[in-house]
Amino acid sequence: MGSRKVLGPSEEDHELISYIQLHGPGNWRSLPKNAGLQRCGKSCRLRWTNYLRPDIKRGRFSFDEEETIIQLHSVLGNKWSAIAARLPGRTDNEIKNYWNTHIRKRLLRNGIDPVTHAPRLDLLDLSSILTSALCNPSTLLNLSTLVGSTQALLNPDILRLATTLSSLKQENSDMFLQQLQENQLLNSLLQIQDVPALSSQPSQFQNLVQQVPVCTTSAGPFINQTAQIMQENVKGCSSNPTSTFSCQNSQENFVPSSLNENLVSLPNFYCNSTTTTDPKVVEPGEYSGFQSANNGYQNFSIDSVMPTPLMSQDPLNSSSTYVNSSSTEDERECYSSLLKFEIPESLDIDDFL
DNA sequence: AAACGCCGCAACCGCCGAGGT
DNA sequence: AACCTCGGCGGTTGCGGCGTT
Repeated sequence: MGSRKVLGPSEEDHELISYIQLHGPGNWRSLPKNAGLQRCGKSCRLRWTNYLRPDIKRGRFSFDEEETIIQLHSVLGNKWSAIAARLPGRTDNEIKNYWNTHIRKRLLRNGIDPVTHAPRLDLLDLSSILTSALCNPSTLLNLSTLVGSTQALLNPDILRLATTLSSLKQENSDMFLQQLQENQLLNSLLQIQDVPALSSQPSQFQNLVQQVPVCTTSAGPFINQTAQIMQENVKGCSSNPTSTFSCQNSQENFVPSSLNENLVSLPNFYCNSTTTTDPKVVEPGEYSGFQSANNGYQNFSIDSVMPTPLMSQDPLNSSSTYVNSSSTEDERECYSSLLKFEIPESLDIDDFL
C-alpha cells in the first residue's frame, strides 16, 4: 500500500480490511503488529479512512457536493474533517485535495479570496485609491490617469464609480471631501464587503446608512443615490430579523431562507449583479436569497461595484461583467448555479455556529 | 512517434492539539 | 503535570494522464 496511484487494494490492503472486519478499527498503534503489517498505525489508519473504508464514495464530486463544500468552507474554513462529516462518503483528505486543485483555483479566477470568501480587493485596492485621492487633498493623484491605466483590469462599474468620484472631486473637492468625511460614506462603501458581519448585524449597518444625510453639493445626487441603494440592500438583508444568514430578496418570488429551513445563503457577494437585461428568473420554490436586492439599479449599484464571482476579476479575462455561459466545464463553474443552494438536512448548523 | 512539461490525484509526512490516564 | 494515543491539518511527494512541441 506504499505505492501511489494504487487503483485497487493490494494484498496488504486485504489483510488490513480483513483484520478490521474481524476486530474493528480499535487501537491503531497495536493494529499493524496484530495484523502482521509492516506499517505504522497511522499509515494503516489513513489507508483505511481515506481509501479502504467501505462507505467511501468514489468518483467526481457532484455539483451539489461542490456547492456544499464551498458553503461549508465559507463557514468552517479549513476544517476538512468537519466538512467531510457533512458529505457522506467523502474524506477530509479528498475534499482538501479537491478544494486545492479545483475550487480554490476557480474562486481565485473569479476574484474571490478562497480563505475569506470575500472579493479580492487586492486586485483593485479601491480603498487605498479612494482614500488617497479623496481624503488627502494634498495628494496630486490623477485618478483618471490611474483609472485609464488599469482599465483593462477593472470592472466597468468600478470604473464608473472611480470616474464619478474623480470628476466630483475635481468639481467641488472641498465640499465633497467634507461630505465624504462627515458621512463616512467611504467607510460604508468599504464595510459593505464584510457581508457576514453585515448579515449578522443588519440593524447597525442600516443605521450607518441612514446616517447619510441629504446632500446639497454637486456630489449630493451621487451620494443620495448611493445611500438609497445601500438602504435598499440593507432593507433586504434586515427585514427578516430571525434569519441570521439570510439576505432577503425584494422580488415577489422571494423564498424565505432561514437556517430553520436548512437553507443557508452564501454571503452577499455571491449575489448576482443583475446588470444584464435578462436577469435570472427564479422560479417559485427556488432559493433566491442570493439575488441582489437592488434590481432597480441596473446601471449602478453597490452590488455591481463590489466584485462578485459573477464578475470576472481575472486580469486575463476582464471583458465581461456578466455570467459566462460558455462551455460545459465552465458551465459547472458558473456561479449562477450558486444562486440555488441547499444544505443537506443532516447538516447540524448549531455545531459550527 | 518521442520527449517534455503541466496538471490532477492519491498518498504520505510532520507537526500540533485534544482528550484520556 | 506528564505522558500517551488519536485525530486533524497543511504541505509535500510521486505517479499517471494529457496536451504541446
